[in-house]
Amino acid sequence: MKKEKSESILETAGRMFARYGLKKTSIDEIAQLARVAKATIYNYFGSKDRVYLEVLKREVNEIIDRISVSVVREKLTEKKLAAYVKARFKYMGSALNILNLEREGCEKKPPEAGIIRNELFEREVQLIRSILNEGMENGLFYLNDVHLAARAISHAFRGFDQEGMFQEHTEKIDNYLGELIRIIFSGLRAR
Amino acid sequence: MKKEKSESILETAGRMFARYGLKKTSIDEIAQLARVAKATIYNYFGSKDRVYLEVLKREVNEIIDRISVSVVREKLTEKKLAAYVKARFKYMGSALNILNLEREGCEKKPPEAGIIRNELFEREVQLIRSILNEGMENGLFYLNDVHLAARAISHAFRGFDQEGMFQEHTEKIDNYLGELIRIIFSGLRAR
DNA sequence: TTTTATACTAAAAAATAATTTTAGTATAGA
DNA sequence: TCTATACTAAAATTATTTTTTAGTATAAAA
Repeated sequence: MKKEKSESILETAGRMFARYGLKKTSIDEIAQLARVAKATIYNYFGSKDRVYLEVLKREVNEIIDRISVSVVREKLTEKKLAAYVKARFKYMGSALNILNLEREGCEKKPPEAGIIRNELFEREVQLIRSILNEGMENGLFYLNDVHLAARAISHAFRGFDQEGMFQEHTEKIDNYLGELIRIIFSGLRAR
Repeated sequence: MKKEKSESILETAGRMFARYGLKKTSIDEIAQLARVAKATIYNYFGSKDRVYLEVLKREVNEIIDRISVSVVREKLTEKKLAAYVKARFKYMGSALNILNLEREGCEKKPPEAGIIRNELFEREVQLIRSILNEGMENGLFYLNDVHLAARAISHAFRGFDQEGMFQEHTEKIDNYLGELIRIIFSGLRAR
């Protein structure tokens, strides 16, 4: 009961933020479309900003979860990193709120939004780090500083998030990402 | 004579665009500060947008030139890539117009601005490609597809351009970049 | 208790109108 | 070739009014 209400609120809020942006979506509209009284929204979340942040948080969690699933599905460590990259690009690209709003938006968002965005990055680092650690444990990888490497690699992958990227031909990007993975695995050095 | 005029115009225009943005800089002000008649600016450049694009173009050339110098200065191919990354971060970070305007700006810029930005990227790719080719020729590197690799690596470096990056402690970023270079050279794989 | 429907207010946004700046042109003279 | 000046139509800015909206309160219903 209780869960269904807040679920419904966040769901419709998410859809509307994605479509019309934060500012152009009113609490009254959300209440109407979610078939909930306005007061209920304030009972649950207290303010419009907190509704937005909750939506954002859930989206971040969903992205990370989906990427994690794609990674864990692979048995071989060497395939996990490739799976990570592929899933990352796929789910980041279709993430409605964070990207369509955060990227496009010259909108004023609550300051906590930046914190949540950073959380996403940190969790990406965490995921990569776990892959690298696994590789270290089974002797596949060798690294002096796993944490540093994880951060460096995370930053590198962000280079593919840029504006123009997501509408470019997916095939091309797959090529770039594939090549980057290959380089990250084997390096440039001739053996 | 002729050169000095247009030089002076572009120089002051560049400074003002960087400080106040494209929209908040007027041609009249530029003329005044450059000690040039307004009509002269229109004689040389024809429109405000073209003044801006010229400024942008020169800035792109300057960035690439400076990075190139830093790269060419190194004798060893293996040091060239590291020099590239270091110089790239240094000069991109302090690039007045493209970055301070392009990054910050929710300003409407003429569509050609995007083309020039792409040119910068293509020239970065070109530079990296020349380094990789050199490495291939002297047997240091091995790659199936140099061009693809150059593009992939270029994208990866862009991951460090992000908003928050340039005010973070330079030391940290140097660490990340250094680690990334190490990985790109040697790969993750244990030998 | 929890939710709803309604009514309300202060603040923000949107719309409108009045005013000022500014891009771009023309011209006459140095 | 460049300057100084004057000009205009369009855009930007400002000031003002109107509408919308976030957030609260309340009383009744579930």
